[in-house]
Amino acid sequence: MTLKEGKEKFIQSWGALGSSWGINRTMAQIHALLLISPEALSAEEIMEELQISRGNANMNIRALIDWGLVFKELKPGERKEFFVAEKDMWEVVKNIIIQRKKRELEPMLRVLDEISSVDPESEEAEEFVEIIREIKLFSNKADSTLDTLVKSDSNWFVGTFMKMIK
Amino acid sequence: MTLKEGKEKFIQSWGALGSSWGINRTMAQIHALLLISPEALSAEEIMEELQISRGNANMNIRALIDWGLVFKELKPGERKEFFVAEKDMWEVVKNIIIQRKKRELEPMLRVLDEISSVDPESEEAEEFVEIIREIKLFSNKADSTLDTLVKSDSNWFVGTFMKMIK
DNA sequence: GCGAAGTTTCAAAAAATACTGAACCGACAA
DNA sequence: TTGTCGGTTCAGTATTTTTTGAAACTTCGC
Repeated sequence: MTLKEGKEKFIQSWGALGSSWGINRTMAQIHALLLISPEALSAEEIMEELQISRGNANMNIRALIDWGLVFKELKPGERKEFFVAEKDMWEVVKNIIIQRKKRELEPMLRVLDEISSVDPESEEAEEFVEIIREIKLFSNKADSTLDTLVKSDSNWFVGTFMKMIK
Repeated sequence: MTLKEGKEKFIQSWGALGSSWGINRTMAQIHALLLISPEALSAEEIMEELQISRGNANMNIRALIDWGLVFKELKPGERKEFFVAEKDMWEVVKNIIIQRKKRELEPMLRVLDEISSVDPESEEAEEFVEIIREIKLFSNKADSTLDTLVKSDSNWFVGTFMKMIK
């Protein structure tokens, strides 16, 4: 396989993966492109490589920076902005966990709290509150487990953890 | 908050959560409805409750069964099919991990393998292969960690694990 | 075999989401 | 002050995804 084919295949597949994760195809492709790029790239270069418009590139780069997956890099003398990806996969996963926890798990916890206040004025209502209580319990545990996970370091994750639970 | 409001809010929120997870809104809503339903429901009842068409209900119920999140229940005497949700959240999460691993992580591992065969005939190609190698290493670790996680039981997950890593 | 009750399929329509391109903004140099 | 280079925004358009609804199919009792 040639380098060109390999790069294309990677960008392609990473894009597809992203889209089953609520991340849009282009955003994931930009991330893929930067991941495999030893040098920082400018918006122009990204547009060129992926054949996308300036607006599209700009919006998705912004979003990647928001997620902590890409950083802006200013080269001395150059007016243009350049971009590099976080290359450490454990950092990438950690950032995704942090962001999704904040955007999804935490709001859900708040909703579950509100819902628990349903008046238990019937058999049915009591059953409902009980089911919600269980979901809340589980979610809280997931929440703190993720917190701990995010604080732990990569070596722990890939090394000790696996042996410990075997 | 009344029972009706509570149920609606839960179905609503679970639906929204689903849609940021590559699961479509309706599928997540059906799942939510079944989760909080002490009794098995028929397709008719689901259609009625969520105001959706027969085709939509059928397709999404099938998909939920595929994911192992919902089971068909046949009541003696009745010709209709009824559906119940898996209520144990740990089982729900486990099934989602199993399915997504199969659908997303495993294909990506295969792609990474193919890509590693890029000829290292230039500096750039060597760097590329090296980055891919790192991603592959990480993905393999994630793969086996998830395998182990899925084999472990709920109590372990929520109890021991957290204390161990603190 | 026929009709009733229920399920499945899928082409077409609707809705949601992403992308484009052009206008606009700001910083800088001439 | 003006022109250029880049970044940002966003209304309109294109694409993708989801939903509908009707027809086809299946199963069963008569």
